[in-house]
Amino acid sequence: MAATEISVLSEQFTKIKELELMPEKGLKEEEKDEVCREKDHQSPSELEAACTSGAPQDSVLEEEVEPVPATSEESEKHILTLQTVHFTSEAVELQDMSLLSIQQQDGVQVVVQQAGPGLLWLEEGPRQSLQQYVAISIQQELYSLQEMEMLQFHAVEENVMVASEDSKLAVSLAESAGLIKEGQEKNQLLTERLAERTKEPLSFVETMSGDERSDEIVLTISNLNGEEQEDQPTAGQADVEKAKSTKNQRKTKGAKRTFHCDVCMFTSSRMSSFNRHMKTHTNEKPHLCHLCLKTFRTVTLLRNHVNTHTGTRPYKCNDCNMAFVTSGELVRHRRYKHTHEKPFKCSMCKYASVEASKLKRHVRSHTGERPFQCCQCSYASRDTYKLKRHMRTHSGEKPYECHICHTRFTQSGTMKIHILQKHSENVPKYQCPHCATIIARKSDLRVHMRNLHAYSAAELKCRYCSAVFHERYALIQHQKTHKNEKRFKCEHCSYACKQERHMTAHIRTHTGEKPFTCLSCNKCFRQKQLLNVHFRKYHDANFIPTVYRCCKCGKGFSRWSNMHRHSEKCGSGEAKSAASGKGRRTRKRKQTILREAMKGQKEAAKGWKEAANGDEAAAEEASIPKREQFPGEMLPGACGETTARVKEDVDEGVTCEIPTARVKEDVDEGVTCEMLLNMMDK
DNA sequence: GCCGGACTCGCCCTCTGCTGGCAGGTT
DNA sequence: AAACCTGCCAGCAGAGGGCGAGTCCGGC
Repeated sequence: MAATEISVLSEQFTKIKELELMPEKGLKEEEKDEVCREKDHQSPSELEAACTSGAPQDSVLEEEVEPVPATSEESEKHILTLQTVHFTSEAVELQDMSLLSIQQQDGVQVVVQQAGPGLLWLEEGPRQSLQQYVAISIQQELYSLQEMEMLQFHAVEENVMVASEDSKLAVSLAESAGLIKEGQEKNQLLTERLAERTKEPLSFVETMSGDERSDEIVLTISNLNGEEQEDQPTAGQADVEKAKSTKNQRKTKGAKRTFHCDVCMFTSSRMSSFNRHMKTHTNEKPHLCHLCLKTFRTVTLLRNHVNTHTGTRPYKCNDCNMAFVTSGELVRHRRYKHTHEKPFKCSMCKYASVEASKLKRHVRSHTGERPFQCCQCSYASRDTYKLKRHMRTHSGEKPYECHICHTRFTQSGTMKIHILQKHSENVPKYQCPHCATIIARKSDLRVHMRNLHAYSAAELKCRYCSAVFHERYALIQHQKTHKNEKRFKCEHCSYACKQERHMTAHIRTHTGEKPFTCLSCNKCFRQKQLLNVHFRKYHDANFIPTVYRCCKCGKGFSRWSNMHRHSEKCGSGEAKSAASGKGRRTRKRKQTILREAMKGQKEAAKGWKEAANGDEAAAEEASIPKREQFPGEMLPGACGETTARVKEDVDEGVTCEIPTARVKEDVDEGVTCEMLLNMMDK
């Protein structure tokens, strides 16, 4: 066998079963580990030599023996049960150790000692009790107990039957009892012999059963050479075929062995387990599901799989109606649903889970580990499903569709909320605990509370008074109390209004201020809009007023509202009289006035457009005070406000902002600003 | 060879919370 | 009309629960 393979196996040792029951508890685990470890001085070639000399080079084989009823013939036999031990790879100092204290059932202690570098031997210890199993750790590639064929340890005073688990290879090793009996004197002799052996580059195991040294069982452990370890292939790299060959080699050696996988750490005392394990290193899956053509290693796996096809669920929960294919699923289900047993506990918080994988996933929330990296962006997830969900943001996939409106969603939860709030009755609402607001979603309520009810360290000042608040909601509620106030009061008269711009214009009626001067005739006006109207009326040759004519009689009107009102009565005589009743002016004069009025309205409309485009100055200029302030004005005007402002003004009582005699007539006749706006739109 | 238990991976789900676009109302 | 406000809504991610299914191995 190649040295590299040996090195792989050098990591494998036997473990002492029920180690905690051993009497020498002072021997720490590390010390025990050191029992069979030693720097390996052997070379691969030397190993080869050792192998050819009869020592199996590939594995440690340990005997597992169980007590059986004593017979008279076997009355002096003891059973030693050996189990696999895995040692650390650190070098083991073997010079001064009483390595393993091994007790047998009924009290005979067998001490495994290292008598020199690379050497173990056994001696009988004082009678103890309780320990049923013993273990001997041997570095496997040098020698195996199985190679001794028969391995027994005599306990002089005990009568214990030995039997192997499978092949019942219990054989008397009465010859070996001498080793145990002869005590120090023998030990010393043995040590001397072993000292000689350890001069050899390769330590080996001798079992003297049946020869002149049959009174000794000397277990020689191999040296562990670091260089060899470096040459070790990893378990995953190991050659399965070599493992197989190892197995086959073992088969030829004896019926009772410990089988050690050359590919991984696996060891087993059972050939069947070993064989089964070795199949895990191959792709051999001979058991075919005829329903889906999937293959499995074992019949059991296949049967469980077929049950998933047939729906066979033999394991039924006693506390609910759930049933499962395997018992493990049932156990897990009961933990989740009924017992709430959570064996996997987080060391950093109180979290506990039913499954180890859940704890592993949870721990990532502490460590921040995000092992699942998105290949298209910087996002990384803590579990595979989140990454998969995230990938929809790149693919645009929306796998969830509302069955009612067929809207598609990226996440099922989003669709669920959609259906609940769009297509369901009795939709739950969330009432703000601090105000009367009711919000459809809890998360939005949280936003609401954060925006409106969160404490603000900065003072929130009322825009209308000196009040100060630290909560936005309280500020807003307070400011609403100012809403219907005519907060702007004239110092010179009883006039009051809601808007400062109105007051500014009003004040000029007291001061007589007329800051807007016509460049053509030096006439002054209180507002720029009035100036503009004047200019077009008297200085713009292109000004042509719009005339609205009655479709029945052809009579012209400067305003659509007047024409409309006339048209409804036209022909009945009522309209005619009404129209004639108002016509003191000559026909020519009326046409002139109408033309000017229409021009003024166009200008006003232009002023609105400017205001709409963000020219607040123009909009302000276009605003006209209440007609009562300009009783004698004969100039046409218009509402220089946005829709909202006009509405506001109307609400406020500014019923019309066109201070002309004709407009006055309109106002008297009930023509509102809105009607005027409609007319101007046309 | 079979069974049961432990372990693992994967999938799907729910609940939760934050974010930003949008629409309608207000200023 | 524009700016602003605010609820509505979909998108998206974090955390965790529950289950299906496969794998492996010890024990019988």
